[in-house]
Amino acid sequence: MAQRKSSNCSLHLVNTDRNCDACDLPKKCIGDGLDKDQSESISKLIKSRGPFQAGENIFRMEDPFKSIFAIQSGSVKLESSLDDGTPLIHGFYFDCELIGIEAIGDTRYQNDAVALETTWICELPFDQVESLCIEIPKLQHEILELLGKRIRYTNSTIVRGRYLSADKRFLLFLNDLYQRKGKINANGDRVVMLPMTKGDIAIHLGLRPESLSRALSKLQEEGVIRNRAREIQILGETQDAFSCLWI
Amino acid sequence: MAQRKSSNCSLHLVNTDRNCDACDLPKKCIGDGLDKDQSESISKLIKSRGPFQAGENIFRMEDPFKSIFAIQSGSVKLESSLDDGTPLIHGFYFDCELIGIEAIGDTRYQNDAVALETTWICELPFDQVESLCIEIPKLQHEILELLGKRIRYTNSTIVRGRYLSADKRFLLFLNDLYQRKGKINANGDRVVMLPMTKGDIAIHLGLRPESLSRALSKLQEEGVIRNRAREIQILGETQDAFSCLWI
DNA sequence: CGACCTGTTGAACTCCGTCAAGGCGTGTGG
DNA sequence: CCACACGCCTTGACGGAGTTCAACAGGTCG
Repeated sequence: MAQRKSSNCSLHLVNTDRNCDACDLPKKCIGDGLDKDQSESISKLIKSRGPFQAGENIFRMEDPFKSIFAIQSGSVKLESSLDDGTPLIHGFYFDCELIGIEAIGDTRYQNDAVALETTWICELPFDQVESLCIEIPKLQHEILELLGKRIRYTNSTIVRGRYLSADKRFLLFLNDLYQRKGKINANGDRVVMLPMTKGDIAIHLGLRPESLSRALSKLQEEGVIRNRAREIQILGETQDAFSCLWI
Repeated sequence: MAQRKSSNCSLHLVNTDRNCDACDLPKKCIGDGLDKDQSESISKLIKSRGPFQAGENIFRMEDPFKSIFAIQSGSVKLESSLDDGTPLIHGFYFDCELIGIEAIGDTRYQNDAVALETTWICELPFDQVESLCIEIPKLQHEILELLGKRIRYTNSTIVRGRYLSADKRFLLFLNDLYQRKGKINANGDRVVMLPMTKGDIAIHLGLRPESLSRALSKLQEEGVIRNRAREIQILGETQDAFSCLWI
């Protein structure tokens, strides 16, 4: 499970530090491993924002891109829509992850960022981050790394998921979610809490809500998961549940 | 059509400079708009590689990530495979576009880069690019912009494409290809040459070759395209062909 | 020439989307 | 407190788009 003393809790790191909720120093979300002066330079840039209530926008598509945002606590979905209004959900992001980076190099954000629950955010004005990168090569490297990770993340989820059936697609999603957000509860069960609706998950996976619902029922019948309202429990050995993904 | 005097021919720019084949200065692919000294600094990093023949690898998944590559001429596909061997094609890249950037921040490349025809490449050792970014903030900005564009490109093609039928998915692909590589031939026809097989296109679109073939036949019947062996001709007004994508 | 690769076409099947109905939990108002 | 509405999820039946399997056409290259 999560290594609580992980030295890095940046986006999509598998063993993210779950203590981040409690971490008073936002620097842990970015710029970790820097010396004191450098960390302070970053801290000076940060503007704390929140709380955002469920359904509130952190930024909108139309907004000019100025900042990237580190989620301090809570969870966020990035959504947009096709020209005919069909909703798209590009991803779900949790504490110690960065959003807004997909707009880097553009004038506007590409999607709406909507809080899924009460959420606190750190705003990082990107032009200042860029300037600081010149002074702190390590920070430049970290930002480049984050962007690279985001590209790879899309490739390993969306691109890969296209070739999978509905239930495997969900398992791929669940596997990722478990790595980032999974917990072992009081009974020793491996569970993932879902701050988003199943409808949102369906959209994100490119499925209809009915199709996802059927996939979940099927996986429950097969004894792979237990499908609760806002929680998925992973039955058997974790590697069993996800084994079909790595045949 | 292509603006031949375009000041920028970096990845996914809509009006890419088609003269790049003939451009003797690789700097046009990256670091454009820099002063003479800065351009020279970049030129010093570049190692020219090639020619790669069709089917030859420019890099492989297992290779340690050291460099990004600018395509000087020719075309390249990025491919990997699922654990069961199912092939995935992440994209096709042409002259003046960058490959390998999806590995930034990782130790290895994420996919194989395979030449589709005789191809010349400029290799840019990435640690040196990173160092140079510290000295040339404009270059840092350009690299960040390129990475951001790559994320957005995936969102606007793969993610969007998931919600489209086979024929519309192909039209979305064709529209992109026409922007990047389209030409008007001697007869005044709008055509796109295809360096890749239709099988490769199908894989890239998440379809079976048979399904793509049927979609192409259907689009030809409807008078939208003319489906040739290694060339697609766009019939009617260009906006007609692609209008269904922007309803 | 025949082997091979690529692309096309046909027929049967499968999975997911669509439409429709209903269940469940929550919140609101009488 | 119950009635009701509402959002979210589930289930069923049906249809359609894409897959699968198979056969074959056309081009290229030995």
